[in-house]
Amino acid sequence: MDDDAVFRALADKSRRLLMDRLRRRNGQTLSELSEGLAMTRQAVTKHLVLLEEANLVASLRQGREKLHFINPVPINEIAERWIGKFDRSRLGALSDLKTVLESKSRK
Amino acid sequence: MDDDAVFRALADKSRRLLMDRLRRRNGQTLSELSEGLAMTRQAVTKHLVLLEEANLVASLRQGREKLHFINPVPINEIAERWIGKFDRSRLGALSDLKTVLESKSRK
DNA sequence: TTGACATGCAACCATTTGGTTGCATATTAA
DNA sequence: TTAATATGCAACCAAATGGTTGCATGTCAA
Repeated sequence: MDDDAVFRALADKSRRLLMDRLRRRNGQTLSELSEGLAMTRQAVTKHLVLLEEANLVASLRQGREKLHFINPVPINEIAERWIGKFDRSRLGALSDLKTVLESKSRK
Repeated sequence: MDDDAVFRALADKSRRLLMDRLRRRNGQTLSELSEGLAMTRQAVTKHLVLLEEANLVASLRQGREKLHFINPVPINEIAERWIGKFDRSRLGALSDLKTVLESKSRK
């Protein structure tokens, strides 16, 4: 999995909004996803391309419409890898400051 | 919590690398964090500023050095909110495609 | 007290990003 | 078959981003 693409795709507020919309109702068309937003359909298209490249969204051409579906897998993978990492270091994090201060003052 | 700042801070590979370095050893100075990287100390400074603004890193001036500490809280918060969201929709995600296809073919 | 070291600040630069407009193409429905 | 609808493609633009260099300031140690 390309976690760089995932992180970068999630970095933009508009793209997170699109993800939220899809989460509320999966399988929406490009036009539906563009409705009521403060940007053009073409801008939405670009965002969706990035989300697809990050594998966060899968799309399917159905006649003249393009349907979009969320793929929750990469988010979960990232979460597990990153949260796991930080949980492991979490206990120590606060006391680290104290420890460092003590070792410095001993010099 | 400003989750936009957190997402944007994590979007950059160099900043994730700095987080990794801090995870391996917490409380490092700017100079230490800059060692052996393909960018200048000044670039690292800028990255650390963003990480601090996102509350992912806290710093502490100790004499002429600046020590940096990871704050695992925002990452966990984001994880819980986002993963929670997606876990809830996870079960339905795959079947949504089938459902949509069926409803379309019925038209 | 002076030189070395750690960091801060500001100006500048190239590239990426997020957006637009205009037009082309494909599909559906009347 | 033709008009409306849905999407695709390309050129263009402003602003943000990630980086640099040069110099200033603050602190420690000999």
